[in-house]
Amino acid sequence: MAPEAGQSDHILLIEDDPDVLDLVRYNLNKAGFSVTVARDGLAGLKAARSTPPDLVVLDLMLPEMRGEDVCRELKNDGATAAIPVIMLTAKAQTEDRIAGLELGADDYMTKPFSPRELILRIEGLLRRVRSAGSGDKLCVGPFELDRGIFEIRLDGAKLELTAIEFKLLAMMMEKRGETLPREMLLRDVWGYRSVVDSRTVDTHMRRLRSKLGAHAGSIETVRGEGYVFRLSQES
Amino acid sequence: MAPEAGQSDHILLIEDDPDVLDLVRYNLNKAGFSVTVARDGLAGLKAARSTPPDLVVLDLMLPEMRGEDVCRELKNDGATAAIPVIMLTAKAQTEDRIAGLELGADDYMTKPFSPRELILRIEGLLRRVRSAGSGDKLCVGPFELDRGIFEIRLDGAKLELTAIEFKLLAMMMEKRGETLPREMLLRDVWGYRSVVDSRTVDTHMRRLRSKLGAHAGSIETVRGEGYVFRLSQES
DNA sequence: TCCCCATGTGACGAAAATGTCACAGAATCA
DNA sequence: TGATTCTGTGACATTTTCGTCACATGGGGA
Repeated sequence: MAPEAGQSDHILLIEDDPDVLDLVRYNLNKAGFSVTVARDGLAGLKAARSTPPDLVVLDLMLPEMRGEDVCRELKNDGATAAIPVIMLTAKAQTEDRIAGLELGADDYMTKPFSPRELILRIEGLLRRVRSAGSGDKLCVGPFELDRGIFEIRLDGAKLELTAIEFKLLAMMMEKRGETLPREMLLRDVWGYRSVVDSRTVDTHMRRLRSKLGAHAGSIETVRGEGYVFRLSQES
Repeated sequence: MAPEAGQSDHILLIEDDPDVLDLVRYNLNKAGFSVTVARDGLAGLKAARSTPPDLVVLDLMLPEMRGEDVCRELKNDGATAAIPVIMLTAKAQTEDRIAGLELGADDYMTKPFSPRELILRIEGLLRRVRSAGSGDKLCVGPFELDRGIFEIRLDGAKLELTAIEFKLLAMMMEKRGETLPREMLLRDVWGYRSVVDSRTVDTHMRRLRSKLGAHAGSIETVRGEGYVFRLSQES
């Protein structure tokens, strides 16, 4: 919809059905992408390795090599592991979806799909990957804070946090190693001159810890002082 | 509590009461701040101009020159306007508080106050100002997006936004000038593969617009396409 | 002009987030 | 050990947020 100003993004399309291929290629080109095509899994893998694209659109059902295997190969090869993959699948079944994502695909579309939607997903995925790639990120062990998209990931999985929990954890990550008194957290997280009880912080810490699972120990209590964020040994 | 690693922050304390002065100076020093003292308003103003501090702690009742006037002078002088000011006031009345903030004070404390609380406020204010000063900010006309503290200000006033509204506005500010289709907003704001209706976006845009007041026009509707963020003329 | 479709608006129920208790458990100190 | 203080935990009421309707409004094309 809005072509990039600089170099156009390069998409590798791995698809055997000529009709789908033409439709998708046409629309991708129209949207300002540069497109390379492969008609079977092996060729696709080869193309991805020789000229790494910015993103791969991969059909699940392919001759020569199954889409799943192509995806797995891509993700296992260091040179191509970072390339986002969108799977195309004819089966609208949930199992396929889950399997696709477990294989490392970053998104999937179920045929039939609208080209418009595919474009949107490609743009969103590229944006997402680039946000994660740019310097706007704070990594502390298995914790990744990405302010650009308001997300904190733990071991690669997005944490589902409420607004307060997000702010709390973000602040603790920034001030890791420092003991943060409850008053300070109230001030900076709850905002200017809040009226809430100091113990409320404890409750939110509990909720936060429960969402951190095995890493709950990274939020330590300093009796009489406050809380510290510090990587725990248990991983 | 946790002294800065680098250069210690410089606080200018303008206070005439010797008892309060000693108490505050002692605690500030203990907290790792370097402190300069002035005993009346004129001297304070002079000190601030000759050696601009990182922050000013200012008593409201002073000989020679009223605290209000000192504050106003500081804020009107380009050289000192950016320095955060914390007011100390003996009167626990709301009117004083509001007046203090309207004069440009960034925070205030009512006597008697705990030194600990003052330290926390100073640290919070310094942090806040620095977050705003660092490059982590996106300014579009009267709109300021500060990801560091999850805040969007409009004409200097903080907007009270929900999580979704914040993400929506942040994204629109980043993509200002581009028409954003509802599907894209759903994808990127609501997250991965949301199940909500497309019209829901409209409702949130309405709520957002109502919070923008006179600047509601900055969110334009593009019939059949989506929404654009673009500065409106009405200011 | 009238009709059709997209968007604005007010309202409402459902769901989620939030703040506070009361009590249990743990750590610290006498 | 015992007492005291601080923190963890489960539960609860309340508030806020969220998504969706039904209807009003308004622009654009036939």
